[in-house]
Amino acid sequence: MDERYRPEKIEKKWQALWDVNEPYRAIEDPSREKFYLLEMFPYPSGRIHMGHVRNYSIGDVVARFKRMQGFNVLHPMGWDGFGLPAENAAMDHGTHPAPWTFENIDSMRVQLKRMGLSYDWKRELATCKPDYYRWEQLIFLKLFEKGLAYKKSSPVNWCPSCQTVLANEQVQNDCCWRCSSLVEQKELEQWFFKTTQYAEELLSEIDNLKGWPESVLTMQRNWIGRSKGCEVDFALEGCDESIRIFTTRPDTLFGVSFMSLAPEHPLVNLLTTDDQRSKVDSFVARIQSQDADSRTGDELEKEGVFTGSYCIHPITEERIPVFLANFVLMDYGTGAVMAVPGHDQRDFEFAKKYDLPLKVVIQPEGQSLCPTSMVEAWTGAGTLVNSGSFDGLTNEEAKDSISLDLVARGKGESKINYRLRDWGVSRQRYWGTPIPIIYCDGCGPVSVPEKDLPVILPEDVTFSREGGSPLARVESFVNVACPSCGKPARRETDTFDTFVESSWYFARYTCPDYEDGPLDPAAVSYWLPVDQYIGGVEHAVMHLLYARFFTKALRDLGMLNVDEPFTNLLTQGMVCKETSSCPEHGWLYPEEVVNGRCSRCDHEARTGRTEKMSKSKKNVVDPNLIISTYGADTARLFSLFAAPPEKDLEWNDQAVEGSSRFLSRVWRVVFDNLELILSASAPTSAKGAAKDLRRVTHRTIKKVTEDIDGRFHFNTAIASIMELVNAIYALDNKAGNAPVLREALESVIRLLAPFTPHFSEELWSLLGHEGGMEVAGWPSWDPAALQEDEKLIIVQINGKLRARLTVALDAAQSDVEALAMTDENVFRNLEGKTIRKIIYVPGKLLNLVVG
RNA sequence: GCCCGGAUGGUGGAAUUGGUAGACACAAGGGACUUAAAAUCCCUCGGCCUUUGGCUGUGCGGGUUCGAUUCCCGCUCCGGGCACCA
Repeated sequence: MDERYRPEKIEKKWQALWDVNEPYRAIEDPSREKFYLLEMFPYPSGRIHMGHVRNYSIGDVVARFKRMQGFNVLHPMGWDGFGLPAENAAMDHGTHPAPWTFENIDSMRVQLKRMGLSYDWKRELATCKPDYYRWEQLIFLKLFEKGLAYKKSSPVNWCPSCQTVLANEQVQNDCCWRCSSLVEQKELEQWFFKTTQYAEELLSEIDNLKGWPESVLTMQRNWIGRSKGCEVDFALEGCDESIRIFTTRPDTLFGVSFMSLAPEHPLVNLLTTDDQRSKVDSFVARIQSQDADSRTGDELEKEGVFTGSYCIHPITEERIPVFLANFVLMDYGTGAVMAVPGHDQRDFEFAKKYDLPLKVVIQPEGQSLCPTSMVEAWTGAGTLVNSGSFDGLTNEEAKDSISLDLVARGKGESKINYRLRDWGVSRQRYWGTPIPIIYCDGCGPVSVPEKDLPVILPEDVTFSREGGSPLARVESFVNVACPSCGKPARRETDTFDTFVESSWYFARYTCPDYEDGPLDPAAVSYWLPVDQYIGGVEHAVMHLLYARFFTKALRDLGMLNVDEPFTNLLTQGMVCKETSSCPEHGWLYPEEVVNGRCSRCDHEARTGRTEKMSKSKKNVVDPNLIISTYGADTARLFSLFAAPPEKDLEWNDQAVEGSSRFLSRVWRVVFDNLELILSASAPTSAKGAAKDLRRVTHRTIKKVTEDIDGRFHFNTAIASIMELVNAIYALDNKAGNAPVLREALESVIRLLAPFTPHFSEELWSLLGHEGGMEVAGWPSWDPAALQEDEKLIIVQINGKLRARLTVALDAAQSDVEALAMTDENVFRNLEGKTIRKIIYVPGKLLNLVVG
């Protein structure tokens, strides 16, 4: 045994053994209880970052812990291979996305292996390989057959100069990020998945996701946004048409003073009178040229235009002017809103701006609203007024009564609406899964026959800054015979949103080599659902909702037999660091800042906000540097010790040292006592200091077990192991207490195994054990050893700490009270006062209330 | 703007069910060992005061309670997500 802890030597040795022996291979075995542990897979950027180190260290602790507890653990890893950065690299450096991505995958795999993560590498998959995306294409065709995938027109951000579609992140202040031209909106025919078909189930199943953080469930509920309301028809004056609106507030029906329609509403043309036409046309044109971001963005100024037409109130038969308004969206409800300025803030602002009438129809209790003096809409509860026969009802009662009345008159119906929209999956990009559709002039959109799958992404493409879709320029790809009639036809040149790949990869991991379909029924039914999913909180809504949707859709296609993909979810916080920038060179990497100055031009570096570590802001710390300096075990230990997983972690270089020092400390105490330990027997009975150490050992086993299992508080688990090590150092007569010392040290090694696997394996084998940590198993605690000899009682007077008493285990309240009275400090604080009340928490606290 | 979080010493954090605020570390200061350095070990470490004790203190202002970092109401600032959702 080396006198000093040498991580580089130990880690290399064990990683080589794991490569050969494959101890983390997962094989289906119905006789054993399975545990499927999954971390969100990475985009292969080429280098791991601290967020990965944190995410995968957390996952590996749980995987190794569960394995030591005897579970059959599936712990896979793969690559979210498609995405925009590969195409940007192609344009910036002339490298092709495919080799760029695969080289990145190779170098990231090396980095992950250096961290000693216990993956079953035989199940590795990359979504950008045809053997993965061919099955995604098949799933798409099945969804298309079932009507769960369909096409419709939808706007995109368009850069007229680059001749290309821009992602939201590529639009900066309404301008293209590359050429700064003004971004336009362009309507394109795009593919959608019918997520709304599952809206009700996606919502109701949330109640069964007991293992998810409540905050994520709330965000999902709000995203789906079920609202109960009523659709109402307002007849148009002078023609047979009517406008159908959706409202969640039928109780305010008598307060309607105008109508607001989306500028895209199909009735706009019919409604516009000749004298208003020029105003309406210019308004519609202006609104439609706005990009989606600014139309839905911050503090949109409420604007509108009068169409010149009127409609008729369904009950009072009043004339109501019809406006177009920029804040009304065609996608939600019916694209038309009844405007009630007295009780809706947007309508209030609109009415003030255009000097439209305001009527109060709900009076809150204890207040009297006055239409002329109101400064904002009253959106709360109250009693109906000015509402004909409904006056006097509470507004909640009125919602039902007025709905029923409208239904009876044939002028409305109750309706559930969802905020959730269908998922647009078309992307005008090269580096993605080709959508397996062929367009034929005669037959329309035709599915690529299953036998012709996969539609392989051609590799002989050229990238240029001139833009346009590279795929559309590949004649050999685009031109194809129609599978239906055989005439010349054209392939779809859009590819899928990369969220599609990540919506089902967790299922493919159970059978990555299966060739008879997307999913092997036997493997899927053994492993799914994922027992524990771990990833960044930034995916709380979209990725997780899409994966839930896919699970339900695949179930209904008969490919899966679970309703939900992830039983338990842990959302880790982000790794943050302050940003630095130079007026000349922009964002600076930490190593480019020397003594507070830019290393290139000597300008003073500006320290910016603390933000999530990201390549674009350059506020990143390279984990490779930490691994090569201190070793993977230290890097892992530190990232887990620094903060509990769900919290954001602000990076601090200095603290890493302490984790490294701790491991050296453990190593040294084993080295110093090696002979003693090797010759020691199991502890039988212990007394005095030995008994105390034994109590600490078993208390630590209990604490670490409970902290890891379900609570995921690895920082406190590690802290308590540190306390045990401190107690071992403090044990005086080590030679005379060898059995207890041995038990304590072997517990430390086993408890550390999930955190620092190389370190623990090495020490465990040096202590003469064979078969490694999985054979050793997770230690259990002896309740008898936890037993204290005495207990500590806190004495308070009026809630303030006045004394600490150590009493016998069986001391009664009266004993504690009597002892407290003899305490000098208690006595002094009671002088001249009367005890009014005594509060006693058995075994913990005595509070004397005096006055 | 909407939704979801967060704020505790110089720093990261702990306090699991309303019951000792600051566990465990980092940094800093002091000491031991050493020719010296590294490594290691020991001590101090929220603030204030009249220091075997007292007051005060968990972003700010209120409240409930014998007792609040913890529960309730109202703010401020910071982080994340977003599709103005009628």
